[in-house]
Amino acid sequence: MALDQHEVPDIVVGRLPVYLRALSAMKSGGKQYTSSHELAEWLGISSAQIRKDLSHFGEFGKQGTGYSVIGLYDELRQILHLDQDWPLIIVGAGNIGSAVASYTGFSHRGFRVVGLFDNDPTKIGAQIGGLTVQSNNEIPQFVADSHTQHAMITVPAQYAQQVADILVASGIKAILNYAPINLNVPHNVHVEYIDPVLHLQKMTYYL
Amino acid sequence: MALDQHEVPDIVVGRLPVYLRALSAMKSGGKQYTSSHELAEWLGISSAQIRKDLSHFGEFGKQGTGYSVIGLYDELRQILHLDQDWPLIIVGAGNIGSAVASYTGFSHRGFRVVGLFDNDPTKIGAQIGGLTVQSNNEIPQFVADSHTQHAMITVPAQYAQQVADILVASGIKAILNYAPINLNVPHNVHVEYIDPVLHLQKMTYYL
DNA sequence: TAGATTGTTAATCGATTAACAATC
DNA sequence: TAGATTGTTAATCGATTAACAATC
Repeated sequence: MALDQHEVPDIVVGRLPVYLRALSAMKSGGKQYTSSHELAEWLGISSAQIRKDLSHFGEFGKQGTGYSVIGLYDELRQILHLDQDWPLIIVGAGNIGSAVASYTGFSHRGFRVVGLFDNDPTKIGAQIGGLTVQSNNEIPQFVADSHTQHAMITVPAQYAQQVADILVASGIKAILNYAPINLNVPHNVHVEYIDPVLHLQKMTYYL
Repeated sequence: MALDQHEVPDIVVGRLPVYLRALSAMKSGGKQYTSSHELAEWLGISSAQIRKDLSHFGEFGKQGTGYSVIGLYDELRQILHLDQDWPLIIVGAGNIGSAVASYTGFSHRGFRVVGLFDNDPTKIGAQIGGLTVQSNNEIPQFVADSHTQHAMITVPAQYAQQVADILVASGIKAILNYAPINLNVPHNVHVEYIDPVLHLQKMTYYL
């Protein structure tokens, strides 16, 4: 088990979900054992890095044999607290928000979309991905009742900060922001960003 | 101008689009000048890092005054080769692909979606975001004719690699992959990944 | 046993930061 | 001028890698 969880570098924590994803694929493929070398080649990183990363959390392998795919998969799920389904709300029922709400890929990876919100009166009440769009005014009560800690922001950039403020005030602790803008939140709230254009722009440098 | 472009660390290149995004917001706000300190606070990084990053490409500021917002914005656009619009195709006309095809946020950031492809016969011919869905069979010819170098993959994971192979064979040089799987491509093709679940899983570690 | 692979240490590598002369 | 901020150097910090004893 974790000896010093709070001292694990953030960059290491960020790689665990990548390892988990690879192990999940191996599991689906019926593979029983793997090694740091095989994982490394699969992911395009070094085997030493994988072993070092895992060593922050315990000893999961066997010399000569490597790792049990299912064993390591389960360990990582526990370390990341993914051995349960976390409720997740989406604020913004536009193109992206609607698409994500309809996305079926969350279910087996630890999350379940339980609420979809928008301030546009023409959208409120609509059925999207099995959910009824609710007004942003309902967010605080809904978050409290459902004990939701995860939210995604998929509103236009100019509204993203005010939505973030509402989410923080409601008790949300983890925000995934699709709006192309940096958010200000208290230190105890985690924010991650997704902006496809940043990735495209970065690659364009090399063309 | 750039003295040693090919030696700029990749991590530095990756931050330039973030700076560009912040400068764009400042520009929209009518701001004329900024400083490394102001940008740093805006982005939550150190001012030294910003100055160091920019120093790889030239001298863009003035002592005592800082940077012209428009001036630095234009410089970064040139460095990233974004002083033109790049055509971009999307393969996969499902929820995510359709949403991104309809997204209007590319236009002023250097990209223009010119083609949307899918292998599902029930989708081919449909109108989405002003585009007509075409068969994947059309990709090679379309890419050649339109001189497109950028592509996004928004198909299910099990088809992502074969789509990537088609794209590479067609001459695509930059791929943004939304499928939750690592792609194998030649070294001269750039790949970036977007997987919202990875971000959610990482944050869950801290909850 | 012989071969393979782990977990860990120490060395290397690279990125970030602090500090400051130059100068607008 | 006095105050502010740059670009750059050197120091610090932290992450990655190489190597190997331990051992399955």
